[in-house]
Amino acid sequence: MQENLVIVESPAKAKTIEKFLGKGYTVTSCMGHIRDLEKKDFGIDLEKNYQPKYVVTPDKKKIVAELKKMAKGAEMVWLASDEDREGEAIAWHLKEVLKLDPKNTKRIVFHEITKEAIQRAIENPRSIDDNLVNAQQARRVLDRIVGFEVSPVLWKKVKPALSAGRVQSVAVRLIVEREREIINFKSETWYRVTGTFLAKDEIGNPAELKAELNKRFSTKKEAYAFLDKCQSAEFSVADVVKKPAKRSPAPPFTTSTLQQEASRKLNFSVAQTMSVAQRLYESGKITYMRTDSVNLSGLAINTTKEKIIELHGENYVKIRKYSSKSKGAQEAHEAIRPTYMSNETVSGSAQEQRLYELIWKRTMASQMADAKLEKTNVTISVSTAPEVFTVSGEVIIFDGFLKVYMESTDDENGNPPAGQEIIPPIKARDVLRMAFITATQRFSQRPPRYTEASLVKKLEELGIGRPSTYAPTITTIQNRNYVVKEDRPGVEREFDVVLLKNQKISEKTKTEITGTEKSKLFPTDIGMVVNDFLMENFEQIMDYNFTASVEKEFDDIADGELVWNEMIDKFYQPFHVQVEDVLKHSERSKGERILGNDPKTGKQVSVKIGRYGPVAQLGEATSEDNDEKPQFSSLRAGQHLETITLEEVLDLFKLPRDLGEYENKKVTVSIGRFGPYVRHDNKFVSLEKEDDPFTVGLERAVELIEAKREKDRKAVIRVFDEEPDLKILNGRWGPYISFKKKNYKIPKKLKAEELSLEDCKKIISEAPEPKTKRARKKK
DNA sequence: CAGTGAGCGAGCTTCCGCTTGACTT
Repeated sequence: MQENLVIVESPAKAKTIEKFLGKGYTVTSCMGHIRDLEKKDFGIDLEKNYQPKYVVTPDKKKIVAELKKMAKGAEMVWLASDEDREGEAIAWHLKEVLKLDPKNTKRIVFHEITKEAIQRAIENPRSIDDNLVNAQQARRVLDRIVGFEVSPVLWKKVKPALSAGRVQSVAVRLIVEREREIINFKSETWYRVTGTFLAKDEIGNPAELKAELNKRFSTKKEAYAFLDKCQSAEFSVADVVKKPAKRSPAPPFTTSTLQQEASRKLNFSVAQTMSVAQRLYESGKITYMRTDSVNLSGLAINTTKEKIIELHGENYVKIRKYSSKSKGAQEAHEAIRPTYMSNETVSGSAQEQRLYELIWKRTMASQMADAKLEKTNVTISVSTAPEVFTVSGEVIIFDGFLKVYMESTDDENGNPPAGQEIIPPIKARDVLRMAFITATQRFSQRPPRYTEASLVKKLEELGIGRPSTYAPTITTIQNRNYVVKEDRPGVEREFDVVLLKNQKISEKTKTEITGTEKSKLFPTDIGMVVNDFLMENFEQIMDYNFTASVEKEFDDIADGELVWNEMIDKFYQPFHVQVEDVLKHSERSKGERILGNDPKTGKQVSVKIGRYGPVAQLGEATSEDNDEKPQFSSLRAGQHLETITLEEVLDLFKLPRDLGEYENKKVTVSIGRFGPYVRHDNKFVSLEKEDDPFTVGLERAVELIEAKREKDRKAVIRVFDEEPDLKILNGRWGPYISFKKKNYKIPKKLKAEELSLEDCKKIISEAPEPKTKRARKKK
């Protein structure tokens, strides 16, 4: 029987703390929240002042039972969950569920996991902060209200099984709005002029100096005129200005910055980063990975300092204290850092090693000296024109933190950082020989699409979501099919280059690939329709500042200045009226766009979201005119409601095409839910990638039909005359039994060819329940 | 998986934040 029971949130933390506390203390973990609002129904009693109806979460039942047993046998229970709003609520739920006696219960918090900090915490217990707990209840209840009142509106007005929420709906809005900016973007073009001049380096060898004109020309004509003036010009150095500059390291990692850097430097998805970090955390290699704090413990700073001195010397050290400035930061933990700075590398998978190395370097750099630079700006004048050429160079005088780590930026357009030219030694009034001058056509860049990580960055800036939810949120909006992560190929673009060389002006047209996207987030049609519906009807919760303003109220509740259910009531009353009103009055939202009329028949051409996804429609379903139903056709992959043109839709209605007859039965080709297919004798055969349904001929179709038949023949391992519904087939994952439209796995130890009918029936009757939809969705 | 799109109705879906294993394919 233990004297003291300490309950923390995570088992890895429990293990460490137990070592520090030693005899007389048992440390265990509750794995986060143990109770939540009832999932069925609303979970909030609207008649009783929004009283929450809490139930123990199903997957926590076992843990709660164990905790109960342990608490009973303990003289004192120490609730040591995190210090923030959620942590305080966890402590309160533990107290309630475990029916802890206040006499034998203490609430403690610590800011870092060291022996001293924990002992200090034990010596300074407090009671549970009810105000903070109420702030959490308000947060929880508000999120339930928004999610469970708005989602059903979407089921009725848009499509079943959709969802809306304070966080996810705003995340989708960001992506939809960015996409619209891109669709509406009009690229401007101009001419950028660069001159290449000849100089000499330190030892007298020829060196080039490339400088850019301080003026862009908006037309080719102007560019020509300038190059013409340059033909007879003298180029001289007007000015050389040197000034010192410095660069400082980035702060240690938080969840959000770790996700961004792992995405930029290691190409990890945010979910991948979190699962690799989790493994590093569980094996004791890094501190906790869900944090919004940039703070390092005193111990960590000291060991980092020692390591910097050991590897680079005293002059590379600069101790820095970082503080968080992100909205809503709750600072229950430290920044993400190695547990032991002395370990430069760790064992584990390649991914674990790479992520660890990144964290180690970032932590090191955060305590290192600034890099000192010398910037040189050179101005070159043109005797025949008022414009000047400029170039700036940068020389590192002292590398400082750059020795170990440089943060990457989200330069979506792949532009090289400015000012990296090496400047040869030149001085004012030097006359330079011009080698050549080019005027290159350039285009303004459309706004970049979000990556998973840049979306997290944006959400964090807006104070929306928490470290523990960034990755799940991104997964949710993809699971709901509001957003897809995709690669898209770029397009070729032509641009003109005008060249002045050897007193001659010539012109060339070059091509480049532009707009290539890799692992970017695109809104789907349904994502756009849902977003527009929510923007139209629930402006308040879609507001980028909604979270920030309710957070302020949660803070007031935590400070005891606001009563939580009064705050909720003030929100709920008008909100619920709004919900009822939308249910009653708003139209079903199908994202319909009318594109024009079919020139042949004059029928209206439109697109909308149908029961099975985006669909094009030819003709109208009017009640008076019943003789003709409209024609429908699903949109093809890559086509979108927002951008599809009349011509593209008309192409869709060229299908199905009649190819002729084979074995006296019609052969047609069309595009279905699973892509282009050939239909013959009520059987369907998918077209191959290289086949175009608009041009494919009968001969090729027959070839595909025959190939499919051959494949089907091979797929049958055994049939039974007495039970024609039962077949043993060969599928993608090996042999299986097919019976009345259901498939059954054959146990590995049995040979498929030798199974009797009885064996098969036995397998069928013993087959486990087919998986529910929920279990499958989880993947 | 299933190659649809009319209409009805039963039964279901859904939130955010704390945590870690079970799950296979």
